[in-house]
Formats: sequence, structure tokens, C-alpha cells
Amino acid sequence: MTQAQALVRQPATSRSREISARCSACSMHQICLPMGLEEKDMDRLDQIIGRRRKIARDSHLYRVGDPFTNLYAIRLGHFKTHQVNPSGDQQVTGFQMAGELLGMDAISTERHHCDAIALEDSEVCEIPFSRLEGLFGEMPQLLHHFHRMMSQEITREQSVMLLLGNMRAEQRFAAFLTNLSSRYSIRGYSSTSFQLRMTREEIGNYLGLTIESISRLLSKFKKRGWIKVSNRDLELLEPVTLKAVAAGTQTCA
Amino acid sequence: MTQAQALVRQPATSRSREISARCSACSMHQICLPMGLEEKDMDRLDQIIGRRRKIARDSHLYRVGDPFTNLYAIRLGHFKTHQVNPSGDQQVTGFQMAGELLGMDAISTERHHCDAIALEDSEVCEIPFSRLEGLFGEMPQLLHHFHRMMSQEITREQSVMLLLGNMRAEQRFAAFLTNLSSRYSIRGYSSTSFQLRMTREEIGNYLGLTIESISRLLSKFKKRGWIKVSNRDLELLEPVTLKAVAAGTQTCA
DNA sequence: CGCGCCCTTGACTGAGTTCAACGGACGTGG
DNA sequence: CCACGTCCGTTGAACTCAGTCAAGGGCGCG
Repeated sequence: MTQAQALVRQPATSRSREISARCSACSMHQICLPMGLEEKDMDRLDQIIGRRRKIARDSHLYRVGDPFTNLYAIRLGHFKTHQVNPSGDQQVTGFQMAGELLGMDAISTERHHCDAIALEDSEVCEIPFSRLEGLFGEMPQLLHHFHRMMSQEITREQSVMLLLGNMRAEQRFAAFLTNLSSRYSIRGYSSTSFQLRMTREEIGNYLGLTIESISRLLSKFKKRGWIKVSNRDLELLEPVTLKAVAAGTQTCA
Repeated sequence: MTQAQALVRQPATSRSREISARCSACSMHQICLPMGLEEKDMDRLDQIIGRRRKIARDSHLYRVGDPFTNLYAIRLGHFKTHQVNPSGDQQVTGFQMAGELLGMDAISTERHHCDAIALEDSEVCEIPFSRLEGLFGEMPQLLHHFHRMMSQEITREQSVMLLLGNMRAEQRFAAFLTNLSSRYSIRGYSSTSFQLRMTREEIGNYLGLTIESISRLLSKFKKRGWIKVSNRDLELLEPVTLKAVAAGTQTCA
């Protein structure tokens, strides 16, 4: 029996889901929700995961006010989340990449508090929250890691508060680049060479700056020889300097 | 047998803890972690809660880098939390009051990421996190509410990001006052008349403004007849207007 | 080719900071 | 009880960083 035949003979429920869609086969499982689970537990998690959904670039994963039923684990691609205040202006609250969890802010009110939008064609795993809660009682490891992920989100947001509340423009931008760099590094990508998936405007909004300021900062950093930019392609030539600027140890002047 | 005698005759373990220290007898139990629990479950939660600790004004509940063992529920008083960045400047990340939970940002790394400091003489319940996790398996209601509280913290921080990223000074300050007002209201206190427990400097730091700006804003709002101020005593004379300013529907000009 | 979107750059503006001086509340000690 | 120092807050004047406004460039796509 060939491998192809073996695949064909699997029951329909298995065939309808690609093998690569299982947590254990996903390249993100060391970072994502199933981190640290044994094979057996990972399978149980797999069983509750609803669908793997494709989200086209610029389309919404969810919107403010949508009822909360699922968390979403990003398998592939990038997202942004933004809030809208009563007078209509937006604040980008984060950029998320593969292995990160979306929707945790909706647990408290069972409604989403922000919009989540794909920055490129992306793929997510739908995790029905009530079923996930059902697993927690029997899988303390899963629960513990879930708490770590929520806690990490709190920590992340606190550091953005520090950024928005205390830092000057160039410090903010250096911190932003440094943050992206380390997150790509964790995922096994280059920490010095990557693409910006978001527009200058989205970066500016996230950092509490205008698009013009971001543009000027890119030019300034380029002139200093700290980075190389061409459209959305970015190379960090002086990552150590950038880290120092982000930390406030060094300035641009 | 008199009541006094009855108290004396109670076993030492009971005597060492005041009756009012039990969750079911605490005025915050409708807001705090035990929200919605039945008497029996509340007792179980009580049993794992370590101590009720008094924290003197200006002293630390925990510091950045302290190992994480407990969450803290505020029974009485007010706290602030702040982060410190590498170059030494601080960012106040929140002001907490009775019924709120402190320390959730430490779960991810098992180290505290910020300092928590009492703004006045306060009291907290020490909740050993590992024992709390032990209860989760058997008390899904408790777990669910814990998730709601973490999620609420994420939401709260997102709205601060919106504030710091998008709002003008007067809008920030109006949002701050409105937020305090509604939190006091939930706790059964006056929503229009309360004391500021923090200095102008702490408010400014939290809102990404200087102490001078806060002082000027107080004067401005007073001149407009929106508030009455005398040192730390505050009265909101036009709460509706303040809400509108916070929402960006109305300006001060 | 032409249109739209995204980005860059320059000149000017202004909200909020910085600097500085002062005032008032509170606690301590003579 | 007053003198003194400290901490906290207020107010004014000058400055500055980032925003606003405006014009133009470059790239992709129909």
C-alpha cells in the first residue's frame, strides 16, 4: 500500500482536515496555545478546534460588538487590532503574528472590544472558548499556559503604555523596530531583515505619531546608517544602536 | 455565656482571623474574585487565602523583579502600579481600588513587571496563585470569573492606549475623572464627589502629561464651572459635560 | 496611459513642555 | 506658639517637538 492510498483510505473526518492543520504538525506549536503539551493532550486540543479559516488581506476576523464565541490562534500571516472611540478616531492597539492569540479582550463582556483585520492573506485556528474552558478542568498544563498568554498580553500592553506615555518619537520607533525584530527571531526568521506588513499610517497610529513623523524617522535612521529601507523591506544595520535608542540610553541628535 | 466569652472560646485558628476578613463578609465580594460564588465555594476560596496584609501608605506591595507567588485582592485603600524603563523614567500604568486584583501581569514570567505602591494605608488579601490554580479544576465558575477579570484588565489597558495615543490633554483628563467617577459609583460611593488619592504628578504621569498641565486643566475645568476643587477634594458639577469631553463630542475651547 | 494609493519632504503652527518663581498646607522642633 | 523646611500645587513666559498643511514623487494595477 502506497502512502497516497493510505491517505485516501482515512475516514472522511480526517481527510477533510489537512494533516498540517493539526497542532502537533503546526510549526507554531512551541509558541502557541499547545506549548508544552504531550502528544495525547495536544490531540484533545485538536479535537475541539473548530476550523482553520483563511482570512483575506484587509478583511475582518471580527469587529467591535461581535458576540464572543472563539479565540483565534494565528497560523499564518499578520493582523492588526484597533479600537474606535466614540468620536470615531481609531487607535491601533497591536500587530499580531503567527503563534499569537486573538480575542482575549472579549472574554469579560462576551463582546469583542476591537476590530481585528488581516494585514495580508492569513490563516487562523478557531478555538471555541466554552469548549476550551471545558478542557481546562482536565488539563492544568493547558490552563497554566493559557494564563501565561493572557498575562503576557497584559505585560505587552503595559510596555506600550510606557512607550506612549514617556517616550519621544525616535525612541518609540526604535522600540517598535526592536520589538518586531525579536518577535521574528523567536519564530526562526531573520531578526535583522524583514518586511513591514503594515502601512506607515498604521505604524504611526500605533505609536501615537503621524504618518509624516514615521516617514521622517525612517529617513533619519537611514541617513544615520542604522537601517536600510526600500518600501516595506527593512534591514536593521545597527540593531544594538537601535536597542540603545529604544532604551533611552542613546539619542539620535 | 456572653458574646465576649464566646469569641474567646473560639479555636486559635479562627480567632487569628477577623470574621470580617472572610470573603462572604467582605463588602467587595460582589465585585472581587469570589463574585457569583455560592456560600460553599466561597468558603473553599477563603481557605486558600493566605493572609490579610496591611500596607502602609507609600510602601511597596511588590517590586519589579520580585518572584511571583501571590495575586492580591484589594480589601481597602488605593494603589498605583508603575513601570520603569531602562533609562529610569517611570510610567504609572494604573490606579487600583478596593475589589480589584493586583499582580496578574506577573503570571507569564513568574516575576513582577511593575511596582505596586499603596497611595494610602491599605489592606489586601494574599491569594497564593498555585493554590488558586488548584481550585480552578473543581470550581469552573471561579475560573470563568478569573478569566473575566484578566480580560477586563486587557480591555482597561487598551482604553488607556487609546487615551495616550489619540486624545488631547483635556480629553485625557476628562476621561480620567469620568473613569474614577464610574468606579466609585460601582462601589456604592458618590460618583460626583470624591478625593483624589494620588498627587497631580502621578495623574500627569499616568496620562502622559506634566504636573503643570494637570494643574492648568484643573484650573480650566474649575473656571468653566465643570468641577469644584480644593486640594485633593473634588466635586464633578457637570458630569455629563465631562463625559462628552472625554468622548470627544465636546471641547473646552 | 492614467488613476489611486502610499509615501516623502518642506514650511509653518501650536499644544504641551520646560523653566522659573511663588504660595500654601503640614509637620517638626525650638 | 511660632519659625522653618519640605512637599505639593499654581501660574506665567519662552521654547520645542511633533502636528498640520501642502505639494510632489513613485509604484502598481486596471
